[in-house]
Order: sequence, then structure tokens, then C-alpha cells
Amino acid sequence: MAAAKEVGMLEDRRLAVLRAIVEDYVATHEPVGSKALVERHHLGVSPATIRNDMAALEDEGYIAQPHTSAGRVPTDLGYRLFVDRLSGVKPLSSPERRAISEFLDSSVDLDDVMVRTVRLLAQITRQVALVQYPSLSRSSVRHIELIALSTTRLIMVLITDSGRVEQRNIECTSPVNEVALGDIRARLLVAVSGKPFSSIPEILGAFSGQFPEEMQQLVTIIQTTLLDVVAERIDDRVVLGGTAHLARYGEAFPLSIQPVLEALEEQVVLLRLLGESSTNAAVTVRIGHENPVEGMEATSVVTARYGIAQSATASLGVVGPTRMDYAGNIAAVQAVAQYVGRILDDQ
Amino acid sequence: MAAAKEVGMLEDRRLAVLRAIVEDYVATHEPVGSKALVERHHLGVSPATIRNDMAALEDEGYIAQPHTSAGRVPTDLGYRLFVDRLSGVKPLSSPERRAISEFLDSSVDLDDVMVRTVRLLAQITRQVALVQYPSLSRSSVRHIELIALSTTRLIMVLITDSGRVEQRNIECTSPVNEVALGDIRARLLVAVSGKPFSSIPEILGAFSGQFPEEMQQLVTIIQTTLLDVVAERIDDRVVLGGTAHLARYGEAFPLSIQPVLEALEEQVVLLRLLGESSTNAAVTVRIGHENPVEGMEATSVVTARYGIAQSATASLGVVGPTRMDYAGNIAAVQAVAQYVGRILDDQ
DNA sequence: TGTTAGCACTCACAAGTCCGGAGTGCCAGT
DNA sequence: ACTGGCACTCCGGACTTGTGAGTGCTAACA
Repeated sequence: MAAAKEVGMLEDRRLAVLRAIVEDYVATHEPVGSKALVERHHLGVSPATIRNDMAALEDEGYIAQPHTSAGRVPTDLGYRLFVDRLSGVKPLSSPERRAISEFLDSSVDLDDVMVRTVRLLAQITRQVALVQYPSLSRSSVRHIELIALSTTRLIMVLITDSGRVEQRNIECTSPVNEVALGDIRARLLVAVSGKPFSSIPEILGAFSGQFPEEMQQLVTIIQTTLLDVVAERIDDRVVLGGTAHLARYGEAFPLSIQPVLEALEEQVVLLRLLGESSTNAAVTVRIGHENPVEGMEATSVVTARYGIAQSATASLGVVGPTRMDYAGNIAAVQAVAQYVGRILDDQ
Repeated sequence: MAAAKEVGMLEDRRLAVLRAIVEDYVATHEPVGSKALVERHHLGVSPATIRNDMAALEDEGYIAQPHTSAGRVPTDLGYRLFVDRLSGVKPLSSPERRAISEFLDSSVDLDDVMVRTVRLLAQITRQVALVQYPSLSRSSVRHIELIALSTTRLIMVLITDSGRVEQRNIECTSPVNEVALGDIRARLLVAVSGKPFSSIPEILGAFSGQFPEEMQQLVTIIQTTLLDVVAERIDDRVVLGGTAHLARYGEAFPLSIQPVLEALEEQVVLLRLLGESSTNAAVTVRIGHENPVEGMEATSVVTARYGIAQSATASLGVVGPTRMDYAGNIAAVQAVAQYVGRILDDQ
């Protein structure tokens, strides 16, 4: 009993040491040594004891030293443990919360919400921020419009219930009959409006049957275009902001920030950073090598999903050096995700 | 006569020296000295002579030395002279031209053209690229659509002849009558379609008169929204790409690339960088302090306007350190502007 | 058994020193 | 007007040295 308790105590202190190391390192950006540690955190023991604990932590892979006779630095594994067990989420201050809601409330359309959100997130975390547009694949059709621009050119405008507007140009080989187009438009509207994207392919399966032979060509091309839009997950755009914050961390990245900047220019990469976040947890943190992108081994990603009641869902988050303020960033990402979800529901 | 000619020769050589300095400095990124100069460029004179010329150039403010007993570096003024009088535009290689046209030809809508263009420009110049969306203010209305989403919410979709689609949500205080809305839509369409944006305010002046009292409220809000869209020059979006190239120039910027990255995040700044380019000249170059943005004293901007036959016009360009390859960048910007103009006309 | 104090050792980093070389300006000679 | 020569400047890299923070280990202590 006593032994077990003592082991528990010991474990506790080791974790406290790890926490202290992470906190100090995040604050100072310098390897932290045993002496400095006991000075700044009132652990009631001597440096020598801390050294033992540090040696143990190093054996277990939670910390490492850049070179012999230097202080210790947390490893990815160390950060992981810190995030999972040690870091409390520090709630935002009430002025911060107020700022968030005021800032987002005054936005007018979806684009605006996205832009504002990314700015906001970048500003409060002082990191690079990512916000994904609400995914089309889980939303449904609110309205569809076909407009003739000339005799051979149409434009299709699709409005989703998440407030997103998609447009497609359609080029026809033969002149379009206005009346026929109106007819198609009306029936299409009836057929798909209110329907979720996932059901569109099925609905369109039988759609062209109701039209006479001579309209088939036109119907087909419209149908194809619509299917295109619905299928196009790729189009899930991600907006990016706060890249300037990367420059502050010049030294944080082994080589330079170039590979990171390059990675951030690829929509596909951004989607991968955001996309694979776990489905249920409120906030996902991916640390250093855990994240699947080449050239971003020294960065961590904090993401959360934001839901628009049932209809659509997407992610947002921040990207920064592994030595980031996890507690603060997690709180910020979580809070912003909540607010954005709410705003989009209201609209 | 003989004297005049000799003065001319002298001037010529000085200019040649300046050109050589600029070229060498751009290539090596190191201050260039008299000896290196005569070795690499076969000017038929001795280093000492060159030194005299350099002293003169320095007096006139075209070059400077970072410290005593170092080589010379071009000043902003030096680059200016170089660009104005010395730098030939070096034409793109034919594979490059082919790549441009292939790359842009396969784009499907306006957004796509913009994104592809910015990527392309960033890639061939290896600089940060900017592309402005075709300005609304010089385009005209191709179609306008009003769609009821619910009894109190409308969406207005406006399509311009430059292929751009603008949307606005409209929130009504009282329920909307479907028939009334259809009526407004029809008349509005007749009134404004084909009209240039600049004439819209005038047209709308008399518009609401034709409707009965009970519809005024609805008409007014629609009118206001439309005027909003038309007036909103601010909305002139600029897409940005190739920021990773900035990192390559780490040392080029006195402090860090942070202020530059920050500036590039502001749409307003981007517009200023692009917007004030001269109207007639093919390509505008703004060097260092010449450009109006705080924190970008060490960067140059090369821009060109690209026209969509009469209807709309906008700018594109690249941003890089003052010590950039002006000849190459000017050529690239010019070529891309031409192609983009052509593509957008076709569409 | 866990904690502490002391000690010898390591090693990055800053400061100091030195030296070569590239570059300059000036002057006298052609 | 151009050139060769010369004295001078001064940056930058290489090398050296000293210091201090940090470590691991061992022996003593509760």
C-alpha cells in the first residue's frame, strides 16, 4: 500500500517535471535544465532529484537533449503525453469571447464568414489558421437555376442549404430552345430541391426518361454537370491565413519555413491536414511526425470539426511549430469552432 | 563634334557598367567589385577605369557600397535606370509559351482561370504572384436572378459578362409574395441586363416608381442590395500564390520576411500594389521605396493589366526582392497577361 | 528506497585575436 | 582619357580560449 502510493507519488512528480519542461520550453524556446526548473516551478526537491527524473523521462522517450551537456527538450512523444494528460484547456477570457462573437456576427455571407473566421483564428492564436468550407457532400440542394447566356451557353447556379453557391458554365453544341430549357429547369427544381447531395445520383438516374428524344442531348449535359458538382469533393476549399506568423518562428524550423509554406499552398495538403481529424473528439491534435505531410515534421496541427446542424460539416484549425501553446490553441480552436457552427446555423 | 562623341562613349560605358553591376549582383547576390567586373564582362578597359566610372555612378546615386572597401550594390535608382533603359525584355522560350497556353486553356471557369494563372506565374518567375479578378466596375450585367429561399429570405445572384458570379443574401422584415417577386425579377432583368455597371445607379433611380405602394419595401431592399454589389469595388479580389518563394530570399530582406508576409495578407495592400499601375504602358515596374506599402521597401513589383475586350480589366503581377531578374519577370508577366486576356475573351 | 550534496567532466557559445583577400582611392605616367 | 602601382581599409573566416550551464555518478543521508 505504502509502496504503491510512493510509486504513485513518484510518477506524479515525473509528470510534473515533464509538464514543467514543456511549459518552460514553450515559453523560452531554450533547452531547459534541472536547476532552472526547480527555480521557476516550486517542486519541493533538489536539482539532483530532478536530474534523476529527467534521466528516466529521457529513457522513456519523452524528452531529449540536443547535445550532451545541454538542457532537455520535449520530444513529439513528450508533447503528446502533455496534451493527453497534463494540459488543461485554458478557457478564453471573456473579452476574447465577446470579440469572437462580435466579429463573426457582423458577417454577411458564407465567404465572409470563412474569411473572418480564418483571420480571427490566426489573430488570437498567433498561428497559421485553416478553415474549410462546409463540405458539399453532406449538404442538400436549396435551389437550382439554369440561365441561358447565349444560344449555346448556359450557366448553372446551385445553392446549398449551407449557403454556398456553386456555378458551372455549360457549353452546348447545338442551339438551346428557351422553352425546353425552362421546362427542364422546372422539373429539375422539383426533382432535386431539398434533397441531400448523396441522393442526387440516384434521382438523376431516372430523370432524363421524362423528356422527348430531341431534348435528350441538352438534358444529358445538364445532368452530367450537376453530377459533377455533387461528386466534386475536391472542391472543398480551404482558406488560409496568418502565414506571417510562421516567420516569427524562423529558427523553430530546422531548415527554413520554405517547405512549410510550400505545403500550405497545396489545397490537397490543407485538406489532408484538416480532413483526417477524428470524428467524435472535440479537438484533434496532431504532433510533429504524427501528421501525414512531408516537410511538416516540425509542426503540430490543432483541429476541430464545426457542425452546421446535420446538413454540413467541416474542419478548422491552426498550424504551428511543435513547441506551441497547446492549451491556448486548443481552447481557441474549440471556441471558434463552436461560434462558427452557431453563426452558420443562424443564417 | 569629337568631344560630343567622346562624352557619348563615356556615358555609354558608364551605363554598360551599371548594367553589368545589376546583372552580376542579381546573379550572385554579392556586392560586385571592379576586378570581377572586367573579368566577367569583356569591357575593354582596366579595373582602374571602371573604378572611376563606379565613383561617378555612386555620386549620381545609382550604386552604393554597403561599407567601405566592399563592392558596389545597385540602389533603387540604379535598378530604375536599368529597367528603363538597359534591360531588354528577354522573350520566353517556346516551351514556356506552350506550357502557358496549355495550362490556361484547360481551365473551366473564372475561379479556375485565376487560380491557374497565379500558380503559373509564380512557377515561371519563381516569385510571389498576384492576380486580380476582373473588376466589376467596368463590366456589365449579363443576368440577374432573385430566388426565394424562405418566406423572408432571398438570394440575389448576379452574373457579369466577365463570367463572374456575385451572390447576396437578402433578409426581409415581412413575408415576400412570390408573384410580386417574380414581377420584380422580370422587370429588373429587362431594366439592367446588358447594361454596364456604371449605368446601374442611374437606371435604378426611376425603377421603383413603376411598382405599387405595397411592394415598395421589397423593391427598395433589392435595389439597395444591387447598388451595393455594383458599388463594391472593394470586393475586387486578388489571389495570391507562391509565397514559399519568399523564404528563399530569407537574407534578402533586412529584418525578416514577416512584414512582407503580413502585407501580402491584406487584400487592400494587394490592391494597392496592383491597382495603381499606369494605364497605358504594357508593364509597370515599381522598385523598392517607389511602392506605396509600408514594410515593402526591399521589394519590387512588376505588374501588367490584362484586358477582357472592353468589358473588364484588371491587373496581375509578381512581387519579389528588388534584386530580381527584371528582364525575365517583365517578360513573364507580359506574356501571362496576354494569354489570360485571350482566354477570358474566348470564354 | 528515494533524496541530496558534491565533484569531475563535457561541450556549446561568446569573445578575442589574427590574417588574407578583395576592394577602394589616389597619383603619376603614358 | 586611360592604366599601373601603391597604400589603406575592413569584412569574414579560422582559430583559440574561457566560461558557464548542464550532466552523470557516487557516496552519504533520512
